[in-house]
Amino acid sequence: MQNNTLTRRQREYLRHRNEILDVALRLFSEKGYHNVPMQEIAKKAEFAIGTLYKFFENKEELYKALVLRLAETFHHTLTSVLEIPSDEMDKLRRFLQTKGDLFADNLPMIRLYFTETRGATFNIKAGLDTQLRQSHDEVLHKLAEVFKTGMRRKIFNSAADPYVLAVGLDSLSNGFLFLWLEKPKEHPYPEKVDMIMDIFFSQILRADVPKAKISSVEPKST
Amino acid sequence: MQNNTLTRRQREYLRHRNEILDVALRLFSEKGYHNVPMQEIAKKAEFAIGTLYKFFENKEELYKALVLRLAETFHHTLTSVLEIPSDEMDKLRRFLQTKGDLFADNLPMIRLYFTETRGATFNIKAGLDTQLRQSHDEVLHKLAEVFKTGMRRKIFNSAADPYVLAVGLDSLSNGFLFLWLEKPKEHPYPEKVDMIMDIFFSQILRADVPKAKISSVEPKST
Amino acid sequence: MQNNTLTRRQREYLRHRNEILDVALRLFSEKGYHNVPMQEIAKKAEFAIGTLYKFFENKEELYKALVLRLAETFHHTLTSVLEIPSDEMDKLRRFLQTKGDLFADNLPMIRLYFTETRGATFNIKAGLDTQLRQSHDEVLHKLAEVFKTGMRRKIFNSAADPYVLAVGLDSLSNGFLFLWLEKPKEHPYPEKVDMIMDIFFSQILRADVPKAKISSVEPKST
Amino acid sequence: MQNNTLTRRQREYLRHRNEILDVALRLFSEKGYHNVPMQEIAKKAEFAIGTLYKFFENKEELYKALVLRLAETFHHTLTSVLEIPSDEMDKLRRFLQTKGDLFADNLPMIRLYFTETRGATFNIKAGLDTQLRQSHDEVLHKLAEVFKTGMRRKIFNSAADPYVLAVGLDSLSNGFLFLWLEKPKEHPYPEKVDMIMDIFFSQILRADVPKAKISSVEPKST
DNA sequence: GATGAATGAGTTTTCATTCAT
DNA sequence: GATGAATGAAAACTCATTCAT
Repeated sequence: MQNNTLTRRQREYLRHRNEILDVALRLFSEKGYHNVPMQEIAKKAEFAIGTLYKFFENKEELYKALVLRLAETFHHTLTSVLEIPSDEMDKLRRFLQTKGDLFADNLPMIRLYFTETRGATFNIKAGLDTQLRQSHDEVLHKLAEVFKTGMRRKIFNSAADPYVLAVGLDSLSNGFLFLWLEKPKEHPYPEKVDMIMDIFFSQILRADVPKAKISSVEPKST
Repeated sequence: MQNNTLTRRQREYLRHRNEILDVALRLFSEKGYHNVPMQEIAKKAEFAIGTLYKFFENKEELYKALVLRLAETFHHTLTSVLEIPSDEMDKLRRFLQTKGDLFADNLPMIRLYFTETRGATFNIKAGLDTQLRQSHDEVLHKLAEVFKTGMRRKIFNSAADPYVLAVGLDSLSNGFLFLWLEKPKEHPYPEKVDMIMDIFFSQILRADVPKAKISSVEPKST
Repeated sequence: MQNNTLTRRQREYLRHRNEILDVALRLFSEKGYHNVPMQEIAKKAEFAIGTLYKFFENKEELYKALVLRLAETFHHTLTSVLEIPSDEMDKLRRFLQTKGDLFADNLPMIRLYFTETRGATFNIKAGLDTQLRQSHDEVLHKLAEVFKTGMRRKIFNSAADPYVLAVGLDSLSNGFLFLWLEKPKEHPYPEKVDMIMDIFFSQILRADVPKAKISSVEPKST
Repeated sequence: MQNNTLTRRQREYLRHRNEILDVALRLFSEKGYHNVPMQEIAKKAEFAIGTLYKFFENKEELYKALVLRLAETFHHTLTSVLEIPSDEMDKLRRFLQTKGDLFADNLPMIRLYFTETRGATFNIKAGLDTQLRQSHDEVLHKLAEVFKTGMRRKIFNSAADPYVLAVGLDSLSNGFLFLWLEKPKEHPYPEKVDMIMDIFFSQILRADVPKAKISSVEPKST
């Protein structure tokens, strides 16, 4: 065959496969996995039901393929952003902005991503959740890398675990993304990016903030 | 009978109802709503299937009752904590700690709570999500109240919207709670409470931190 | 005890039994046997479900008791009317009128009566249909008797089988009763009694009987 | 494919649909709608339960399809008979005979027809009863038309409302059809057709029409 | 006698999956 | 390869009946 190129057959195959995945994504994210019959996916994708089973062994495989494709998009986009060479602060800000863009562009996708990353509604067999978590974790590590470099470059205070900082920044942005979701007019995320940076950085940036008040801990009431 | 107390009948009724809810909670959080047949709940709760339908009109009502009971616990506990009179900083810290306790005590419950608050897997009809969101929002407002008082008392910098700060703190803690969930040994949440306070407060607390670097924004790439 | 009288207990018992039957009649005739749960009868009759089973061994027995009570009412009322001593023509006219009154007074009852006399929807076990048919047949024979007497008295032409004539008159009236049911304003049954007599009698009456007799209508007893 | 004909697929579809309807008719008329589980229809029709639901959305739709098919047969056959050009008296007699034939040919169908037209046992939703009534009413109007023409042609006395006469004749025949149903040996309906005509016509026919015409019977077309 | 909570067999309906065309 | 009619296991839900109080 053509070396390293796909035959027409193969290209068609992939196109069809992606068409099915697109329809499935939309439906799953709108109604949830269990509320979408294969019949509906087939009809909406304009394939016969039997054809779907040519592409995916069963409903769960279709689902897995879908979620993995999503994870890859997320992973790829966010990772790329962090690899664009620039100032650490810029990287982080751009990371936050890119998450916002991903949200805006892929709302259905997002719901699914979070549901399956966090939730327990659908017990994904065979470690799909593990794969997702891992993909997410890789992004976090990439983010931690930025903090680490920043510390080495003395931009950031090196007291804290970079990975923990990554988790903090990521979850802070999640909070405002969901706020955006719920109250889009009142709390547009793009405007919150600065806020997040504000909240996050004064402490981490080197400065002479009196720490006494902040960290005094009384015994926990369990 | 007992004045202003429940009759034995009523007490039995409530006990049975709660037994069913407990079993359902366990099963739903383990396997997800759609993967738990009513028959299984019935069997595990040691009631006949028909009896379940005496207590809850249908499966969805059972589910709603369950989630609402959970939401109430959350709402009540977190609200109470914020009402204990004390220093604003203490209130916030205690809030974070209490969330941790709730997580630890009600893990199955949590998964369900987050799945249904955030996710889209199971489209809850008739505004259950609205109720949940509202309940969550009330806690956030209560939290915002603390920030507001702190601002009035000049402890906190009053530049920011208190509600937004509440969202920020809450989501930051969520991030570390989930981290705890995933890597309990490496990242125990209780120890992260200080970290959260650290990250969160240097900026908000009045101080003479140079802000220039933080907030410089380049044009957003939409 | 009071001889030949019922004790209070017994009177109460019968009163309750009839209350249940009344409620059941209404519900069955409105919705049909299979669409009325025992629970509903119990609630509407203001008895506990268990109490119903004290009165009737099971749902079918309740149903049978009901239908038999109806049949008796029908049978008794129509038979009585035919026994009031008078002219044959008067008897027949009064029979037709009485059927109309029974219809007007007991519409739900009627539907049930006809359904179970004619229909096949609910396979009544143990010959309830036979009993009903028989009861109906007895009325028809009583009616036939009138024709027979009239023939003997030379008022009616004796060519035809009196029983067949009874069937004819009865079914003719049924037709107009149903017409009344469907179009009460346009086709009130009471006004159709003469019509029925008209249609029915010119042939059967001996040619020399004055037609005046046929159509003379006495004031209707509403 | 075959021009203006059905494809094999379509023909198979209709054949299967009719097979299901036939089985359902038999079972419903034998035991009544509520006493026939879908499973039984499926098994007797030699289809899987799911297949039934491909043809009919639910049990009630299956039932409706069935009753409507019956009503159409009735409507079509009786209407056709009344359109065969001939003497009014012949038309009416042939109408009565045809009803007898329909009864004889479709006894199970009949029971169902009458049960659901008249009874209240099964509360047919969404105007099936209205459709049935209307279909029946159309036949009655067609029959009334015959009376009207006969009046114009001075064969019938024009004193009465033709529609009312139609109702009368129809219900009279119903009475004898049911008599036949109950006592087939003693009271065969075909022999009653003359009786019905006898009863019905002496009054309606103008006095000067030779009575001979009334009872002359041509050979029945079975 | 009266009660009504509890029962569970039986019903309708859905939907993932197969396979002959 | 593609099709979609057919399958039937499994789920939600109903309701006649029982029985401990």
